[in-house]
Amino acid sequence: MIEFHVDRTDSLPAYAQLVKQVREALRLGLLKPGDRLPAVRDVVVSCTVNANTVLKAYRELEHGGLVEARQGSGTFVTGSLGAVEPHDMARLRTGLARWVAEARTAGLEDEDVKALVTAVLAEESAAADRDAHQGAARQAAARQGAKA
Amino acid sequence: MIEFHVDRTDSLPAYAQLVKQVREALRLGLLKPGDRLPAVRDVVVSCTVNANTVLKAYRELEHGGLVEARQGSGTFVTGSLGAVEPHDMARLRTGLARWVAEARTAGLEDEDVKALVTAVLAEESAAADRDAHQGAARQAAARQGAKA
DNA sequence: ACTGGTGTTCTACTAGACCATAACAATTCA
DNA sequence: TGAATTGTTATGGTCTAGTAGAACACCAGT
Repeated sequence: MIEFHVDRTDSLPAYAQLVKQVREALRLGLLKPGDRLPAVRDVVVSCTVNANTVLKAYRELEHGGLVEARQGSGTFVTGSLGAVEPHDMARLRTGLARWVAEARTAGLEDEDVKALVTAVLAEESAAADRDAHQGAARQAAARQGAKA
Repeated sequence: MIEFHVDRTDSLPAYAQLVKQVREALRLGLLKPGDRLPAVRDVVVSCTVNANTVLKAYRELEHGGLVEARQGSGTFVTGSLGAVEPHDMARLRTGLARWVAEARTAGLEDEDVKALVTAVLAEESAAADRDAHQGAARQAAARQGAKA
């Protein structure tokens, strides 16, 4: 059973933090189909948030096909982001750890690392991104009628 | 001269995005002391935001001692964040890009990549704390203080 | 059928972010 | 000196996301 934690000082809204935690848990294999998420009221108490806030998070997850809410029983994991083989995940993890160690040797702090990651991701997506992405770009794509 | 871009769909407020971009540019060596930031009015036009919004960002940076605003001339970088050799930075960048490509192949999204990075960083610092825990827990605290 | 757990809906409040506008102040340079 | 460019302050308003409280709806075990 996943345990949520909400940081109110974070600029990320509470509901989004919950969503993020579930997604990460799924990706890392800490949650899998069949598992039950904490009851709405439990999260309300443990994280000191409103039921609507929790619900908003669960709804977003449900809308994404990751969980399924069953009234009277609870909210259960149905989907999986574990499209990543545990083996691949392990390989990626060690590979990243090695790179991080190298970065540390060069004198990079945590924030430096994150900044670099962000930059590389942005650069990569900017290069590989010709059409449909998300947000405003979607409208431009719709106008062109291009969708793979 | 740094070029700003603001994503209104992002949950992060516009002014915070500007701050973040400057900080990251500083860390990556794209900005260095003496460089000038775009004029407030320029950002107003290029990012379609209000002058107050830009000001809020510049003020926050100034408050952090990273830039200095000179009325009549502009806003200039005064501080620095990461002093990494350009050569090392380039090497790390390509290494990371290679790893990211591998992660993409395995099916990871941007957020998943970031999550994994965060996890590895946390795991690594946790390991370092365990080492330092042998007799001197205060060093761990000092390390965390240095991060902030 | 009762009961206690569960998800759900409705309505409304609030704080923060944002914008529009305008005027003001300091610096630079012709 | 005067014009242009820059940052700064101030006012006042709008909008939206996030959140809250209370009541409702459904299900399973007893």
